[in-house]
Amino acid sequence: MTRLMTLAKPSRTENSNPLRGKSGKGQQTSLLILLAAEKLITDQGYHNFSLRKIAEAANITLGNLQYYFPNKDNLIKAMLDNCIQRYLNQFEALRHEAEQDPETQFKAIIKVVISDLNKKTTTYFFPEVWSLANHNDHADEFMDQMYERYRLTLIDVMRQLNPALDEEQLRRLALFVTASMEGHTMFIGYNKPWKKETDNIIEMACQSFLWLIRSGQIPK
Amino acid sequence: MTRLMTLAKPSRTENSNPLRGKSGKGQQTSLLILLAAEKLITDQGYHNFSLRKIAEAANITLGNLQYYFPNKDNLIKAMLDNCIQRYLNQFEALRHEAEQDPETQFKAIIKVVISDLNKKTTTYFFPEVWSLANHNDHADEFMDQMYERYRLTLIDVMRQLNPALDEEQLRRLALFVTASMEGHTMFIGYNKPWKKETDNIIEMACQSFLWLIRSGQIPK
Amino acid sequence: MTRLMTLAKPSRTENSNPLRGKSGKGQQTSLLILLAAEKLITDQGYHNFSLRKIAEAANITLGNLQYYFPNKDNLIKAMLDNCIQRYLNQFEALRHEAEQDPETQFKAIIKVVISDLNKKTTTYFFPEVWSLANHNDHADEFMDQMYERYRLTLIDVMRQLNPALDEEQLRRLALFVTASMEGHTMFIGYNKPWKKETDNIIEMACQSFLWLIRSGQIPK
Amino acid sequence: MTRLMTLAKPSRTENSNPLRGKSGKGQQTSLLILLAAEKLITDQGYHNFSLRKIAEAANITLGNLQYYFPNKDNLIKAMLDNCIQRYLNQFEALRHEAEQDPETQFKAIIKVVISDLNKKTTTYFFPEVWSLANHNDHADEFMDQMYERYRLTLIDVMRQLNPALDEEQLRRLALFVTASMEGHTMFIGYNKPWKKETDNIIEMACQSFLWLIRSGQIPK
DNA sequence: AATGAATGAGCGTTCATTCAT
DNA sequence: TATGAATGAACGCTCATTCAT
Repeated sequence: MTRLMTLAKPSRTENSNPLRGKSGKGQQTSLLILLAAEKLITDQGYHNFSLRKIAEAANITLGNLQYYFPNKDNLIKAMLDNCIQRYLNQFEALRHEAEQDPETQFKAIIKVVISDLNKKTTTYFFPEVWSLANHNDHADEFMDQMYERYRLTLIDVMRQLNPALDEEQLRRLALFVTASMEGHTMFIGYNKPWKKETDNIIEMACQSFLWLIRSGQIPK
Repeated sequence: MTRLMTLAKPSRTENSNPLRGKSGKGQQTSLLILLAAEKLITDQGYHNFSLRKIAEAANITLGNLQYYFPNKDNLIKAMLDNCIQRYLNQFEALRHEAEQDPETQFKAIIKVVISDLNKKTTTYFFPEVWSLANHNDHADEFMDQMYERYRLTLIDVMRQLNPALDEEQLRRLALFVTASMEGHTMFIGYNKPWKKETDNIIEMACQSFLWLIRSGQIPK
Repeated sequence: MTRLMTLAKPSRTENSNPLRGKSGKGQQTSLLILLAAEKLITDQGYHNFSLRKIAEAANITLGNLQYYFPNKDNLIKAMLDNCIQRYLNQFEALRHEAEQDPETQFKAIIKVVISDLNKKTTTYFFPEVWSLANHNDHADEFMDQMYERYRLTLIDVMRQLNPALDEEQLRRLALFVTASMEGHTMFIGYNKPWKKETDNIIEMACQSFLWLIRSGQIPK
Repeated sequence: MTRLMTLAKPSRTENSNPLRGKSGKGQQTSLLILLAAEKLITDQGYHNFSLRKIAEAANITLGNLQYYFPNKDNLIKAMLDNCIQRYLNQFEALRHEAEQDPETQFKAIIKVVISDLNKKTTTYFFPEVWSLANHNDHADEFMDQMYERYRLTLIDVMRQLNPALDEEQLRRLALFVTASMEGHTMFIGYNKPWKKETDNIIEMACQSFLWLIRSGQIPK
């Protein structure tokens, strides 16, 4: 299991489209499969993630599904590659958002990210990826790339909040902040017992993170 | 999926021992199976969690395993019930630890909990439970009970750190603190890319949590 | 593909019974499967040799068949091991047959062996094994062991026919004689166009082999 | 399964070129496929003989392969038809070779034929055909035609070696000689355990066959 | 308390074949 | 000529479960 600590490599993820699906029809079927796969893993968990169920959900035959993705590993990778793009785009959007003062922007990001945990897709999909990443290289790489980009987005804003912090401190802070937020998934997520606490969590997160950033007491 | 927001019910977990195995030999075999099951789910993930593999790991026949646990669901519940005790005991120990000043005690707890994430068992077992909890009632209940007791331990200490906080604020704080720490599992855990940051994470956690507790600015 | 040029190792083939089938019932089912497998490969060829077809022929379920033979390779090996015994026994019988003069005994062996080619089992089963031996280690080993014993039987008689031959010459002769006879399988075998020539082939074989043995002009 | 005991019918094999591929490009692709098919059956055995693998080996798409050979049976027949020509040509060459005395010529043929068994193509391809011939009419016909021509070549020389033999005796002798030699394939062939005995086998074959021919004691 | 036997469903995968373009 | 899309059957294999002993 090789880990990529470097920046996300868009060129890598872009050409990971399935081998088949050169024609318009094929592209469409290909995408249909990937969406069905994502929905299935979200709805029923990875231990119910079978090619037959995906094919059924996509309303195609198993044989045809395997024409597009010659094996399961292949399909998983394609699904993750397809999935990651949406998150990368989202982070990109957060980064280049309307020029506001950094505190407002930071709070907005925290709010967006934590609120996102309430959505079923997020609540259900990510724990599957976290556990899968412990046993599957593609999932591991997916996490590395996605969270790296996520942290970069935060670093940009935090650098403005406290210009005294060096790059290593910023990285460390970003790791702490993003990881902390991920932890709430299982507690305030969709259908979770503390969902109604979401706004309070956002407030506590904003306050404590902002204090930590400004305090400057980040280990060197 | 029914949720238990109440306290852990020890009476519930105590009589969840397998139906068979009242005698000494039976108890022993029963426990052997549960430990093999836990090791398997940790090592290979829930999607590889099969009765055959457990039986093989426990060095007994499939038939015998199914004499103790007549079906898979049954075994999962028993495994989680067995597993939870160790965590509850750990929290109990943290709670009644040598009387120290509350800040020292709080920091000690944070350190113990976050350091624990480095262990393979924790890094690999918990993500499996988190994803499983989205699709299996027993796992869901397991999480409810374990994290409830976990939070109670923290509440005790935090009440001393800032007596001005009311019970609801303390609950809210405990939720925030514990959930935040869980989020680091996937990043500083065993074999994870940021493992070497563990000590820094502990320091940032202690500082920001202590500030938040003492600031008293917890949503009411 | 490792080759065994040494003597057949009976101890090796004897304990190759399937792992399952300890009870009487199990032994019976186990043997039923092996016989069905042998019949199938004979009737339909190795390219039709599927576990489903064997199970059907043995009148058991596929699942049960795979309880006895956990994978296909395993079953093939067991089938060949089971099969080889009959041939080894046959050679043993030829060897210890009623004390006759060596020429009569030699001719009898040639007659038995070549006549055997007419049987459907022989005509159809052996070409499958020959081709399989090029791609499967068990089949390769099966051939090595069987033909080695076959040659030893002949060597015993030929040594009496011409005591002047040394051991290497005898081995060489045995190889030549046995291999030559195998070659007739595809021509005078069951349903083959030259089947009616069998007796003539036997006569030519006897004459030319006997001449060769007695001429003593075997390369050293 | 109808058997052809008559002579090879060149007219039959010549027009068995694939239906498609009259033009230059088509002929070329067609041949490419047939050679890939032959290589595959040699390298991996008939049980691995699939249209997909052939297409991949020939570096064309499955669809295109099936444009040339609309089904598998069709392709097998074409492959065998294509293949037989090379053997027929070889026998023709042996027949019309530089005028020598018949014994020298006979020995040369034996040597060529037996030496040929050492080649991987021969060692691996023929056992596949022999087994296939038991289950497939095209392969059966292929064998009939090829060996018939093979025997005719030998008959020509043997007639000179012993003019006293009648046609039926010659046929019988040719059958015995050719079949005997085929039998060595599995023992002195490519990668086979007795390969180093090839020259000795050739010598024994020459001696015993020549004696048999000259003895004139061939059944009538 | 433990084993062995058997079932039936589902899995990922390969395959020959058909068809539209 | 050649490619891409799709189907349906079969393959080897793993599995949870049942049951007799």
